[in-house]
Amino acid sequence: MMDKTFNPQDAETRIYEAWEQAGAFQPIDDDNAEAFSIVIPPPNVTGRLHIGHALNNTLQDTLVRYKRMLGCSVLWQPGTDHAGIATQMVVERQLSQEGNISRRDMGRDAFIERVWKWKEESGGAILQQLRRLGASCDWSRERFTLDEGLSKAVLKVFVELHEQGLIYRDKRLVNWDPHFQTAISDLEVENKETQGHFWHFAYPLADGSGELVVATTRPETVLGDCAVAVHPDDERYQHLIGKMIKLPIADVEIPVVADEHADPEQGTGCVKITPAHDFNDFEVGKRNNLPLINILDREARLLSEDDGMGGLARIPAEWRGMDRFEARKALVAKMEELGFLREVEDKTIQQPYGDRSGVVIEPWLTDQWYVNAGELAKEAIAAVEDGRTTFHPKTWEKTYFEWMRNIQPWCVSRQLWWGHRIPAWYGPSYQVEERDGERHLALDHSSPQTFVAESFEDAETKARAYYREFGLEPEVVGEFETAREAEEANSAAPRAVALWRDEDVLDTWFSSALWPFSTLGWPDDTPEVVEKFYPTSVLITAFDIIFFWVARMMMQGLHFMKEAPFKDVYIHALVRDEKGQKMSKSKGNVIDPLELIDEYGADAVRFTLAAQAGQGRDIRMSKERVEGYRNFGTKLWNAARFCEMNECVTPPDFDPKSVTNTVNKWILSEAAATVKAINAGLDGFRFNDAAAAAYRFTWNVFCDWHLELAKPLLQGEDEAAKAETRATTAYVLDQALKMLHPFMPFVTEELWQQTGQRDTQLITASWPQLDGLENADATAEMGWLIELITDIRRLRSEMNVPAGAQIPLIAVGASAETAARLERHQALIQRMARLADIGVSDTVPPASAQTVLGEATLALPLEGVIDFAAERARIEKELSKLDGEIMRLEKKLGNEKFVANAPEAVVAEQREKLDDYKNQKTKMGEALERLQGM
RNA sequence: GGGCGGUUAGCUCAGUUGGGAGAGCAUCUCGUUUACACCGAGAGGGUCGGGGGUUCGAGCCCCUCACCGCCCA
Repeated sequence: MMDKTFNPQDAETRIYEAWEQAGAFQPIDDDNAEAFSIVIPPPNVTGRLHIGHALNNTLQDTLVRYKRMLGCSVLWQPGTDHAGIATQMVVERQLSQEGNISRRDMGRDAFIERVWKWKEESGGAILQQLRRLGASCDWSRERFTLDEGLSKAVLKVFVELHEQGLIYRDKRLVNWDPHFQTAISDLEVENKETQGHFWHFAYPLADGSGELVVATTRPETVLGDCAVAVHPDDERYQHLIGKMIKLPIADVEIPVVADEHADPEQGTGCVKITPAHDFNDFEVGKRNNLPLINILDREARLLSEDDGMGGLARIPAEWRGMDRFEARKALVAKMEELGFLREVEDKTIQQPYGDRSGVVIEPWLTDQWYVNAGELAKEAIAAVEDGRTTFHPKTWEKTYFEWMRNIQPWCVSRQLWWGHRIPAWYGPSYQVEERDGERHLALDHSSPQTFVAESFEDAETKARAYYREFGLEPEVVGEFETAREAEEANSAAPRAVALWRDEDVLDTWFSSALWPFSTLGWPDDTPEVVEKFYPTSVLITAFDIIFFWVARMMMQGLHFMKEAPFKDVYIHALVRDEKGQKMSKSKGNVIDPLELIDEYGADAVRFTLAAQAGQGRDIRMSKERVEGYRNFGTKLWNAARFCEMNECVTPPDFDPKSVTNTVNKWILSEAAATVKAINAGLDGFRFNDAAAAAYRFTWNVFCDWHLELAKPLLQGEDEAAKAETRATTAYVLDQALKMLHPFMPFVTEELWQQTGQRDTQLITASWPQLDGLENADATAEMGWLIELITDIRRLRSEMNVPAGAQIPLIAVGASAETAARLERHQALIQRMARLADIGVSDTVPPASAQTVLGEATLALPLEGVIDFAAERARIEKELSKLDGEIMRLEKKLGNEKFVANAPEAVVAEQREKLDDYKNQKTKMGEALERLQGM
């Protein structure tokens, strides 16, 4: 005897291990099997499973299990990414908690060793957590972005893009995070509304002829001003264009320039231009040939050392090294003291913050490596335009296009240690000098020569070739960590050339962009694996990662593999709390999926997520909902328990097409229709539709009706009917387990094992194929039966007939077919409607409650029980409803234009309905008449 | 300021070529009939945000307004 409920805690681990041991997660080795592959969006190696991961992976697993059962050779490729900043943060925090020395004191090699140690010990915990969810990834192929193979792919891609001119070094403004002291992507910058000020400063004209007033939200940048701009059409300031201004404090002269960036409506219409500290001003500076004057160091303090750009001289000696926010106060105070402060306005400003560090981001001028994303984007845009890749829902393509068409150069270097070190080496350049009429060659370390190569050996070869051009064969030594070390080595050995390696690492997303093919082994490994599983079938991810990841995979995949990395991209929603708030630690409204799994089981959590995964909407998560789907699992469990108690088993030679009993034909037909609906749902990424179809079939069709209808057959005397019903019921239960498996893998697998001798686990069993079992006749007859039973139950309830009372039913005006159906299903009807007897008559017995089903009037004689007034009121209400419907339809059908324009089928349907309502109205009218005076 | 999405039953949401408004939860009534009270039977509840238009016909298509949310500047 089975337990009364499923116990997830006991079963889940056991079942999961059994699947893994059986090798069920690995693709089947069959060349005829269609390949189906998904790469997991690699979670950060520092990550912990949150509800968004749970949704994302539930959907992937659902699809993967479905395709696996369909017989595809399925690869779900798992792994993690190295999460440059996040991981470095974790380990640095650990170091400081342990009271250890900082990363910089520790040195690069020791620190990286320490991070690897952390990774081995506690990295990738999220992958263990995914197992709790039931994720059927092929763990034997797990990858990490810093793996040897993936690193090799990164090197190859970097070097090739460099050779093609698509990666280059440039000096531009970047988003600089002064806390981590690295460049970050503009996608990692969060703009937040902040209460700030608008300071109005007067700038005197150099010729003493007056002043103009500029306003700024960042007064400290005054020291870096290189011009004041006015709009070229602004008549107020025409006479100022070309004049010089004496910049207060910095004590330099800067010009007034004409540039359209100046907005005549904004403030005074004069705007200060600080090209080295503002993205817009940088562009203005380029247009007007302004110098770039930097005033901040890497920690966002006012310069204390000369950076070669001339900013230091502008900074008063006592301010050098001052923090940027202190500098702001100091500057404002000084301007006020000098009499240049005209006004302070409160102003709401958009302030950029680093999403990891939380500090204000500083636009800062640095040398960085850039990918020419604009070039790579062309093909990535085309691939979506021409449908090689399709987004679901399609509306996300707009977002993709919008970003792709306005894409900026992608800064890929990061001033971190944890990551793929940039494969670029530098050596001194040779400068040819003409001196005393002779050619002299000199080593120049300040403008080094760059050698990009996959290895130091290759870089060395390139270096030799470079120096050979000058007719020299110096000894090349290296690789040094920094330019300074190399220069020292060089001066110690003047005949040698020392190379040093770029200190920076690549943006983590640079390696993530290669994920769909680097994980498959590219550029090495077995080509058949790459060919079989690339391009991948579908990518499932959340919208907030379209720019970061999807777009970049498209670019790199198309460039290096010549094919888009996935045919379909399914974008799912964000999971919010039950009030619709975004979950966050600071709000304390985070729902931990692991706690939910502990409490309700993984199946319930998965089903909740899948059932709510409607396209284009956020999901609200609440415990009540999970509980409801846990109950659904219990319902299924008890249906199986019922089958066990009634000895339902499917004989080996059972042929569902051969069943004869209407009840059995019907449930098979319903099952077949459900499989179709689930297929359509999953094929179209409508997970909620698929889940709803499976849910409804299991609970509202199989349990509510089939099992109840089967009871009299299973407990009756007709041995043939009993055997057929047992076989059919067991068979349909099996189909239900299969249909539900992608959504609820654990409970279905457990039931599969407990309810029969199986030659395979459910995870690798075949997906239901029930074509040909649809049966319109059985559907019609059972539809009638269900309506009949429901009608009688409603009458009983409305007439307050005691639940236990057995009363007779008289059918009046029944057709031969109805009479035959009544007789055929008499036992069923009596049992389910709690009837004493069923009779057919020409006349309605007195004191009956009545209703109409088709051509027949159903009468329940309720002598002594019936409340005539209540029954009359009930029928009158029915009649008025019918009148409403009839009026509506008559009006519609009376409209010539409708009859002329609407499709024939629609018109015919309306006529049928009208006839039906009229018939009901007649019958109900007669019923009412019979009650008059009683 | 630009773009995208949303507004349907008390709550959360489905509603795919425009043709009788649905589900789950909640509420109310009844019920322990040997699968299941994590259950069963039944009921109530919506001018589909407002306005206008197209159409024989609009929750669905178009315009407009209001409110909410997200992304980008």
